[in-house]
Amino acid sequence: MKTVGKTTKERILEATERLLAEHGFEAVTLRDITTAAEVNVAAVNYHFGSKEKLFEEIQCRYVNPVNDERLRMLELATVNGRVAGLEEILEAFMRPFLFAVTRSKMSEQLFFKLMGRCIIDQHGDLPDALLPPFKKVVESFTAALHVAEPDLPVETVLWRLHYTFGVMAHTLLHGDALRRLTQGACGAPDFEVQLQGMIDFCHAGFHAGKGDPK
Amino acid sequence: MKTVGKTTKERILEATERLLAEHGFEAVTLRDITTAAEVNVAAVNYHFGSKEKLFEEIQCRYVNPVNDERLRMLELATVNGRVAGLEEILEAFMRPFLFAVTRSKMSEQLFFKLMGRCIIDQHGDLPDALLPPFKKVVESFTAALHVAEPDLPVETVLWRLHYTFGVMAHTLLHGDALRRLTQGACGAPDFEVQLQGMIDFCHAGFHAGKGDPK
DNA sequence: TGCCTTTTCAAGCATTTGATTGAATCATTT
DNA sequence: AAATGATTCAATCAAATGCTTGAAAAGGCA
Repeated sequence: MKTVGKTTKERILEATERLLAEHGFEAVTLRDITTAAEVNVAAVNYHFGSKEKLFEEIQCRYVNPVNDERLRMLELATVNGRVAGLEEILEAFMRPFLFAVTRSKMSEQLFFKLMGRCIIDQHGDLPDALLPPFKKVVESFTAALHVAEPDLPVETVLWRLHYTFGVMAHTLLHGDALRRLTQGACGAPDFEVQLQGMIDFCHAGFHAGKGDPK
Repeated sequence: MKTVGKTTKERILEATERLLAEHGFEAVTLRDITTAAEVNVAAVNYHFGSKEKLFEEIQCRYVNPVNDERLRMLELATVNGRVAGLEEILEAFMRPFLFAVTRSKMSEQLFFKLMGRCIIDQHGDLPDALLPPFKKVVESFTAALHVAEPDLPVETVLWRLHYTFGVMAHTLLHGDALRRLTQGACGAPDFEVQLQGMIDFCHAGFHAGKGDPK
């Protein structure tokens, strides 16, 4: 049982990812996991040490790559001292989620929910391995935004980045709820289109106050 | 013990509101509540029937008034067939939270967190007493927005209202986290100012695509 | 094959969970 | 005061929780 079938560890990871996406970090129990993964109850503790460490591993597995890719894209946009445009910066902030989905074997929909959970359930209480990269992202993007929009006070930049976070997190986690609520009136979600919609909204939002946009 | 001191029921409600705001709907246990409220474990079931019913009562207590006030403000803005402006509509959508805070004895900060929890923890799984009013709000505001911005496809209006939801929910729930993360760099939050900041951002966001806002 | 390590498993552990019980206490009315 | 109904309380329940155990099974290598 080496190449054929899936490792116990893999089975646990995949089941947990799905359960976390569907029900959130507070609601998933050890037995939910082992039942879904069809492994013994002891397997989680044997392979990961504890339930919490398993959760941390899943978060690191996907959130850190997203933050890395954000910084990479931002750096690419500001190479050689070039001033990155607002839209570029926002794209560097949001697109990495689209990129990271390929690392998992989940559906886009479920993966985005998992990312939304990571942002919202864990906000303000990030595991040690996630906090420093996250702070770096906030710092770098705040700085870049400040260069791109020198007229905006730093305070305003911070709040608007916060709003952007809200748009993104809510869409990741509850994008499907809108479709359910409106009974499909807001159509099939091409995620590329969805991303552009969020960027457009936040881009315009960042320019608020710069004369009547009408 | 009628007029002096607080009823057991009140003590439970107040403790639960605070705990829900701080830790979310999934994390608060019956014993957390009865310990904080300094009442017997059986009191919750005696006065509310069950833990879940207590949670529902708290949600109805505050969320329904907010939705009512939203509809009232929207109606006021469209009285006699007048076309409400985008900004008015957004204000009718968001200001009611500021209004509802007076109903509770919590601090603004804590009350907003509670509202954020109601939106985010419970999204997509609202209790029966909350779903119909909520649907009415989404319908009415979508309709009003469509009148205010007839150029925008309904699909776009729905998504941008969804984004607005995200901005609001994230700020209600995690507005304090931003202050913590930036070590106070984004200043003391006058909530009136905060509200205007969100309205400005979303207002501009709704106008995205209407020519370069620069 | 025999030996050793790694992995799996059923059973069980202590604790916590939401909820219930019946007796005791309190409040109100007669 | 007596009677009645509402409330509080300690004790307890069954179920669920995260985690551990020691033995069995599987895998790797001489």
